[in-house]
Amino acid sequence: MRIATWNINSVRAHLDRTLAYLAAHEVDVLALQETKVKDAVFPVAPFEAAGYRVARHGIDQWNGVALASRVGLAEVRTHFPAQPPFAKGGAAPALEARAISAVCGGVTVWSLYVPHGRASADPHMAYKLAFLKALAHDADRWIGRDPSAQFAFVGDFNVAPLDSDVWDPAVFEGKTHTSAGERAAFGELARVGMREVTREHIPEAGAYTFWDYQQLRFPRNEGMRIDFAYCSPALADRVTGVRIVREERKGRGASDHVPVELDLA
DNA sequence: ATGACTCATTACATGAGA
Repeated sequence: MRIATWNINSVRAHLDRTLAYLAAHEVDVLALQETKVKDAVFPVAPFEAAGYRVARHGIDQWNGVALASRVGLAEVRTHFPAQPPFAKGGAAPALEARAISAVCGGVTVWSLYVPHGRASADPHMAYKLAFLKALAHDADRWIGRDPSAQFAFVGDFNVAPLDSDVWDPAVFEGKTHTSAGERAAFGELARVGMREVTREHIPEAGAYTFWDYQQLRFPRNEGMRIDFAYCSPALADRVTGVRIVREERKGRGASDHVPVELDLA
């Protein structure tokens, strides 16, 4: 079975590329982030025509996550139990559309869009750290309850865990994505037994998954590695290969992120 | 070899992204 994750940066704006990618890559389960679309307007039909069932979670034009699967789609959930809410612009705290899960081909796949953080002192940063810690909390419970559980947290984690995950660490000093706090929160998942399988299979430096649209970042290969796949121990043992599909950043109409694929035995 | 930001909005400027 092949699972892919992709921050698509609007599923409507990049629908044609998404469908072409699915057709070309024999993907069984595609986890999307930043779909930027409300549920009622999500383009479900084109995915169904391609043989996929869709579960989506979008509240407004921000965030938005989805799963497309051709190996079953059951027990859909639109947040994880400990997921923290965020108080947006003085409004009451509310859960955002940053997580969706379903059981696909016997694996519980979570498509996750971790909050960006915005700036080191911004309330969004505390939200980001709480989000990652809550994820680790739930993973810890699930592994404790059933050590053979097969689940994956895939998506845009918005953390560059190593200095080699960004083209120039100096650029990020005092900002987001590379701080000790963010890296510690990311590492909490490993501490509870989750295994980040993309690093296991692609340890090389410079294996980026994101390049900013601005300042010729892609042609200059000035990117960031921020899309990952944390698997439960039993699932991690089944991973036979991982690929970062760099070609998807080329040309017009590309997302600023590329797909990351996992092959399971 | 990829190219000088892009997306959505009861839009025509703004917020968000990283």
